[in-house]
Amino acid sequence: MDALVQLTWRVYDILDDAARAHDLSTSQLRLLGILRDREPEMLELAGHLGVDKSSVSGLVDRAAARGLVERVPSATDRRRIAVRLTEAGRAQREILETEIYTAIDRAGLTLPPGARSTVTP
Amino acid sequence: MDALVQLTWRVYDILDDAARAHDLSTSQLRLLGILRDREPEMLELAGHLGVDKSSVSGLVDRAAARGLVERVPSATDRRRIAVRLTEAGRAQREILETEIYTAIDRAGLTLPPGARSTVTP
DNA sequence: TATTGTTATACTCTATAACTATA
DNA sequence: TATAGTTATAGAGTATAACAATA
Repeated sequence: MDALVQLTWRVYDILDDAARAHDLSTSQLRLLGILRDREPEMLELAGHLGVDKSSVSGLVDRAAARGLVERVPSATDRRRIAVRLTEAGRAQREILETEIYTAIDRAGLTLPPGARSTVTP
Repeated sequence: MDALVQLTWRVYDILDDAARAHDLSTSQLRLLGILRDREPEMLELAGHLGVDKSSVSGLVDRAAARGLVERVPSATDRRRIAVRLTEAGRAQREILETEIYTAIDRAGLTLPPGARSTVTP
């Protein structure tokens, strides 16, 4: 049980290092990961990230300022705004993914095949 | 491989929720965990946390202000300062541990026995 | 001179509360 | 009135650089 928490910190450190190497935060990294196969609106995004909607505004602002994501206004409800990766954001995410997997592998932190189904319902 | 990163975020959220419920941050939570069976000096603590020594000063300041940890000056080298849990800090950490394990269990996130040795060298 | 720790400064991330625009 | 999103504000966490005290 403690092993799971220790594992979490070790992987978290790897994620943080990888993000930092590209001058990104773990929150920005997580944002890119969530947007890989989604185009959520701000509130929905807040739910995925587990933070308040007001925090998402700033998070998306900074990611957009770096050209990684863009806001997409809804055609039917002018209050709603979706967020999606730009091409640059998609490329950045893929680079990070590769580096992270390499680092995880190098650290010898691979879940055995049997654990995967247990762990990702 | 992706499963490991997803698992990390899920456990990280559980840790964050548990810390928040006691008005603590994940960094403070991690600090308490590290000090469970150690009495490191500031630089050593920075190494464990993976942050700069200047960040540790503030982290320990805030934890000390809440009575969770205390600074212990070295008897032989007056530059060095060790950090240890107070009794209150030890109690707080144990409460958090229980709550975290309960939450992890409730989320169905248990590593199968075979994974443990793989994962914590 | 080198090392340990703190301080000054600036930025990101976060929540709460108040606000705007739209429904 | 209710909802989606932003802004204002305050606090924590972080790094860099400069500093103080000690070795």
